[in-house]
Amino acid sequence: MERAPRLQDVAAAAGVSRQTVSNVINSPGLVREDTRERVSRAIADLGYRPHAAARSLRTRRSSTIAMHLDPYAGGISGVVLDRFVHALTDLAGERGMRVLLYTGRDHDEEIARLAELLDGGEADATVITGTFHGDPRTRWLAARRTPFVAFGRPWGEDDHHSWVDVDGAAGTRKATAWALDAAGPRVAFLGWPAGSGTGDDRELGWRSALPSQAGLRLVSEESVGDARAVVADVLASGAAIDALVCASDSLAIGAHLAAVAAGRADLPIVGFDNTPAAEAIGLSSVEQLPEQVASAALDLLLDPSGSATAPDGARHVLVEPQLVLR
Amino acid sequence: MERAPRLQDVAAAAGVSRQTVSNVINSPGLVREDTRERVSRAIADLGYRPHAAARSLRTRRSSTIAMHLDPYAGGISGVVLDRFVHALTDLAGERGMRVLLYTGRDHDEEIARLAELLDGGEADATVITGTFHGDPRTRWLAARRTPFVAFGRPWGEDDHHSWVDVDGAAGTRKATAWALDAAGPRVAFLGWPAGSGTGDDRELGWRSALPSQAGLRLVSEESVGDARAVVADVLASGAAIDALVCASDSLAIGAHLAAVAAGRADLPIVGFDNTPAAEAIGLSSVEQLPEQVASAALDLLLDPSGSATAPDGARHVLVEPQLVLR
DNA sequence: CCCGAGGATTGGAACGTTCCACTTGGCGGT
DNA sequence: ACCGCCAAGTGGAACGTTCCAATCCTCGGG
Repeated sequence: MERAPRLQDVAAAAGVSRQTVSNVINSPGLVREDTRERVSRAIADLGYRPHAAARSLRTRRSSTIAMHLDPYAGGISGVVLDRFVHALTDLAGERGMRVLLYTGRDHDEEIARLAELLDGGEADATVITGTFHGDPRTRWLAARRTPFVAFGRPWGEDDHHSWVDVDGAAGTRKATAWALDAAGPRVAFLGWPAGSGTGDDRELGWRSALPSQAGLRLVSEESVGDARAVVADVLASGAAIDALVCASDSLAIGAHLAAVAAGRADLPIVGFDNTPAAEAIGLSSVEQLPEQVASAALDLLLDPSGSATAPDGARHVLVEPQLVLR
Repeated sequence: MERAPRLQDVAAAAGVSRQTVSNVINSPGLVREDTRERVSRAIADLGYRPHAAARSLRTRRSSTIAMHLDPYAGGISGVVLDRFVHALTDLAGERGMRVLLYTGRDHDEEIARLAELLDGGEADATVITGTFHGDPRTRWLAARRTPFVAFGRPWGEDDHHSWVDVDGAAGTRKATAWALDAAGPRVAFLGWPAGSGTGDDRELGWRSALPSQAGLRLVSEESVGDARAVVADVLASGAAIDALVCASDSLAIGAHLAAVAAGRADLPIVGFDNTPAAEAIGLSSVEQLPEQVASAALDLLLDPSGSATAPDGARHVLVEPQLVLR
């Protein structure tokens, strides 16, 4: 087994200096056409691959994005994040970036782990998810001047950083508009208790699509069982409902089960997240398009040259979700 | 903003040489008690963090495990892999290893991407999933002598590498035994067309648990709709079934929908994978315990010293799944 | 024919760590 | 008193790349 070829070996084979080979790889524009071709051929012949650690040591850049992986929630969600991670890895790869994972049971541990990665030069940017008002992570990252972008709005005034999010209100608005058209005027909403930014946003979309700006609003915890009980009660009480828009697929599934049990299997129900579970049961749902979120996140994170950019200008992107009818 | 402290700075602060500080970090046993404490204090005071690239350049090790991320299948599965990745990242972190993701649309592209990472020294081991008989990846990896472990059996005689898998047969055996006991002797099986290692394995478990080694076997593609149709037909034909064991949660959900529609909502059905969808609907399922798989995979991949080990001895682990009743 | 400008190329130095061969100091045995 | 041994610690060299300042070459203008 031979030692792996180095820049020096390529240089010797092509009859040029180390630096010229380096230029062919990193700044082809500086090298004359014929030289460039000769060097390229030598690279291919020898099967040369740059050594990432040596490059990283010299340039002080790792071309790596650190991404926190949430503990498995056990709930019905997670698919959105899953697709987001996949798309992020794929698109980052196309831009010459890698995605490195890390975990942490709570935000403090998450920060500690991330600090290791950043200080050790293993990552030079990060993507965080599930931000909330007063999130310690965003403050910490901004203070360090580490390039980062959040998947999720800060839900407060402190949005002094870049983020990408899905326009939940637009999603429920679309769902409600469809329900009004297809089923009738009495479109109810099944959401979570007030106070969560995401939930309030999704409720807002429903309300704004109603002609009267008022309608029946049901509340349930994020659980199939609870949602089922709530909807069963309402249906038993004889309330007149033409359709139901829900804040999540879990809620939608609970509602669906209640509707079937009450002999109203035909009640139009729209969920949120377009999880495989909703697909399996045949429920309509609002699709978050995580691939678009990932693409936008990279646009905010990387400057045109391809390297991670300091978080000077806080920029935002709202991705418009899509209604999937079944 | 100060420059980050180097080994040299710590050495000066503690009044020792670079190498001694290095030893405190990497081989504490070589350093005398009092010296070690003095150096440790200096490290803490200065907030020193080793620079990963420099270490990696010198040692020729990256302490990084590359993991391929499958394209989002769109199906109901994926959760198992999701939990596996999370557990792998978590446990690897405890052993001083990182997990780096990569993608590839097909096996050739997957190999090409992996070659970049390995040749560039960005990763020194890998975990692959979804192996099959004659898989080009295992051959390639073995030829390179890259440490790796597969999540999934090779399903052939060519198992000259380490792997971890879930004992599907044991899972369906447990499910069948429970059904025989709780419902009655006529336990049917709903599986995929013969020929897939995983599917045949799961069928085997069911068959081996039946007293007569024979029973009603239904076949469906991996889709809720198809499964529903198949089961609806069988129920309409008046076949006597006491319970149904399925090769996946998708199939189980289809079966469940058919059973409810046929007025047999009480028919005991057991799925496989214990996905959130099964949980949401309240179906029993066989749980794969991906955390245990991840733990076993790391045991096979890393030698006791914590560094990735060459794939000399091919070792295997079969994790026994767990029946979750609902 | 010489000069200056700028494109193309070069080679020494540096990034921060660990390897390796070496020195120092203390201790037990002869 | 000397030797050999081992634990503890040292400092030069090397890992493979890019930065940087300097040199070489080519060509057009005076």
